[in-house]
Amino acid sequence: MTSTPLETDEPEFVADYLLYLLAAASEGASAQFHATVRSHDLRVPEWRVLACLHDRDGAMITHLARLALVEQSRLTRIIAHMETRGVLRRQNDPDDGRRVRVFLTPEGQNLVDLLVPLARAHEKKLLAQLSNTDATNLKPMLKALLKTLEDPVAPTGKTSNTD
Amino acid sequence: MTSTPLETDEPEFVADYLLYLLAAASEGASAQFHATVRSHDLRVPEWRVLACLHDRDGAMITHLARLALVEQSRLTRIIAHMETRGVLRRQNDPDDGRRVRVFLTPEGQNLVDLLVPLARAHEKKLLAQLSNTDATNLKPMLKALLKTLEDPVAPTGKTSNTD
DNA sequence: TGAAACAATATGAATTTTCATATACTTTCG
DNA sequence: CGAAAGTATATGAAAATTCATATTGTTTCA
Repeated sequence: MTSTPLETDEPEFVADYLLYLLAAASEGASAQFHATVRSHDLRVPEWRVLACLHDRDGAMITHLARLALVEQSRLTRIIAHMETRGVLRRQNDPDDGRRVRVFLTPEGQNLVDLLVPLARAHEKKLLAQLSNTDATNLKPMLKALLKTLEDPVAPTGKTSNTD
Repeated sequence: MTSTPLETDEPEFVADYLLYLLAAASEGASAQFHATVRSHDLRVPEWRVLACLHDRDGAMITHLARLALVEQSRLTRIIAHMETRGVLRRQNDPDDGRRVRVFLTPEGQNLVDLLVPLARAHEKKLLAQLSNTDATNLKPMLKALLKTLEDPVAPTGKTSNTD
């Protein structure tokens, strides 16, 4: 039998491992902007909630949790904290007494109006440092990856994957 | 002056925001494998340490912390815990009394020998769900992004970025 | 109708994580 | 040499996070 020398052990596993690359890229790319976020007295998850409310003001907590990548019980406390601070307010859904809908206050809106453009500018800077092709392909590629993660698995291998 | 209708406000900010895509992709892609990790009684950062030791057995704590994307004081405790469990051992560096070098024990090596192939298989599966071009480009693209994050900023815009 | 199943949010308690700083050792250099 | 500056790790205490579950409200359906 032919030996399988590379199968189990190239020395450099981590540096070429997808999940590591994703985690490192995410952390690294976010680092600077997260500093900006903190300079506005917001923690990262709080900023994420604001960003989500920018898109979906009045969303319910469960929904926000999924969107903002935060666990529900944590989000409940984060929302409480942000309400105290005055950047958002909770409101019971009249149609379903279990639900709590979350809305930006004017002050919250101001924060969003300030930070979203900063986020966009920062993103622009990041992308500008990549080659043109990379800059245009990165986001679509990540979206494609996310898509495969949502979808169950795609029936059988036949269906495509051939570009 | 021509108005700038799209500049400040498309409704969908988050779903097209790079840092969100990166975070979501990282979380999502890791979710399944992290379940595997936990099924072996390891927390995610512990697995990361093992993976790093696979590449760099005998690394010092500070170095491992950077590599494994974990804060140093946390890593110190994680290492302590893993030592108790018997998967690694610490050893003072004879050349520099401040340093602690970390080595896999045989048991730790077994874990690594088990998990690294699982990680590779999982990665393979993930990539298989992408189109061919995406599958071949994703990792290189992430590496390119990481590179730009390490490098200061690249002197002036002239130098290239034109592919 | 009304009990069982379900869904959304909240909360207590344990665990994890961070932050600042202590400790121990090394290097630099006046 | 020996103080000052620097580096690596450890640790206490506060803060954040998770986990399991309670609470409250809604839907289903026998």
